[in-house]
Amino acid sequence: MNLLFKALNDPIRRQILEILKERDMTAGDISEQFDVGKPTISHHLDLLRQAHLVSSAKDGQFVVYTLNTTVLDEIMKWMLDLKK
Amino acid sequence: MNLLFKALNDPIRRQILEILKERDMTAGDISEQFDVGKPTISHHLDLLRQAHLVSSAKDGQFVVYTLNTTVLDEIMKWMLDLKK
DNA sequence: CAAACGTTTCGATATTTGTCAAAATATAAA
DNA sequence: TTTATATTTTGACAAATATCGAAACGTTTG
Repeated sequence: MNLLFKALNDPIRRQILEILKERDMTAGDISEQFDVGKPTISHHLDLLRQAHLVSSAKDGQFVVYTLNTTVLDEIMKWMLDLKK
Repeated sequence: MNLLFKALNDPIRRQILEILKERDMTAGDISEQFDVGKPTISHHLDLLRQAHLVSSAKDGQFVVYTLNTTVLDEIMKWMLDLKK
């Protein structure tokens, strides 16, 4: 829950999720979509992976990232409970 | 959206929301539920108010806080869109 | 006035974000 | 195999931001 909210508390990380919704992408492809360096994107991807919001699979020399939305159910359940 | 995720990215603030779900409370009542000082709670309440997650009304010398869950719809809509 | 309630300001500490350079890892060519 | 090239991660570091408590402040009540 903590890691989940922390991962979502950043515009770049949320945008990465929106991009990955369209199609799986490599770390390099993702970093090209933003005006920040590759090490920064790598760090963001690490936080998203810790929260299980993305999964990564090595494909040759590339690392392909995939969106994983099942963990969002936990947050939505918490919010619905707040709404009684 | 930014303020919303920032406000939710803290265990104490999320717990305040859960407490306010049961009943409206004054700032003093809320701070008694936690092992942190009143200034800290006041700051947390300010962030929750900026995100429109709570509203405050002055009643004499007290300030009564009320939960407001309508803004959660925005996040839930965003999440549902990610889930396609 | 004096006491209670809540906020604001200030300063110390901790966390986060971003950049740069260097290090792994993988592929292709000589 | 050795060399070169491309992709990605890791480390050290500075700057920006967040957290929290102590003291001071303004309001309201008795």
